[in-house]
Amino acid sequence: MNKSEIKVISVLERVGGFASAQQLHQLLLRSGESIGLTSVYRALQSLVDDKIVDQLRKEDGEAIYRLCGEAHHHHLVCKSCGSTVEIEGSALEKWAKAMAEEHGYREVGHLAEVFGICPSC
Amino acid sequence: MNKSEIKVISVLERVGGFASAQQLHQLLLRSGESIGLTSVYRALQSLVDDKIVDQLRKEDGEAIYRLCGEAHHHHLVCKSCGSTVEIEGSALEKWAKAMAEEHGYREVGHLAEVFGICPSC
DNA sequence: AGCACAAATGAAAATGATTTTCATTTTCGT
DNA sequence: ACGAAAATGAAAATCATTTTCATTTGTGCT
Repeated sequence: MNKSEIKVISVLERVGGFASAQQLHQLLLRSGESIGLTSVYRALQSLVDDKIVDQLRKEDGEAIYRLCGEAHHHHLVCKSCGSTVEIEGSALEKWAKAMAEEHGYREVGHLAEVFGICPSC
Repeated sequence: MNKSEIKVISVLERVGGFASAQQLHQLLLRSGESIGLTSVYRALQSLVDDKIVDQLRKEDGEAIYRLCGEAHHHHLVCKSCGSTVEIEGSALEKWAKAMAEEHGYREVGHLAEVFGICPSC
């Protein structure tokens, strides 16, 4: 965990939700931190790899990031405003496991995302 | 509905699932069609606006497209050799729908991928 | 057919997020 | 303090996508 990662985590804590790399960089600069955009991207990438940060995509393809508290969960993402809700995934876990077993796959993992338009949009 | 849109729809039919703009363009060229990448993007955009085509984003941010109403399916992908099996997804569909309804989301879609290591690896 | 005007087309340039390169600086172990 | 390794960031590169703009094609009208 290097300095950039600590700065990025602290700004993510302050934000308390999703933000893009560029937004986070701006926020850091405005709050007096000295950090390059490159380092923000690098820190985010490494935090995502370490599963400390969740990465999603807005409809326009821009990546947005947020601290992820829990171990494994799924999101319901609004296509229009990007707001997200964490959803319960035990049915999905079971399904993924069943499908994998049926075909003899080992070391199973999965990716799933549900999207739609939220009530307020 | 112009020529480009017709070409794009026909190649999407042939593909029968998701594909990126660049992939679709390559496929069209290989099958002897003459069409520019620009026109593929324009046709896709207009088909998405008309709700004839669904647009999603892969994790890397690239857009992928598929005909709306195309019976979509999911894959079980081998992490080691990359081979894929189509899997049955009705349990997943139900789950996605239930989760979305529970939170009042409309126009619901989802993405799911299961990965593991296949028997022969 | 011939003409005018709108729509379509695509090559090339522009855009914008993200990644890579690379030279410099900082950190750390000895 | 010294040298190796890691971190940093500015600038360049990348890559999907969009925009521009000049040219071609299609359409309606006479």
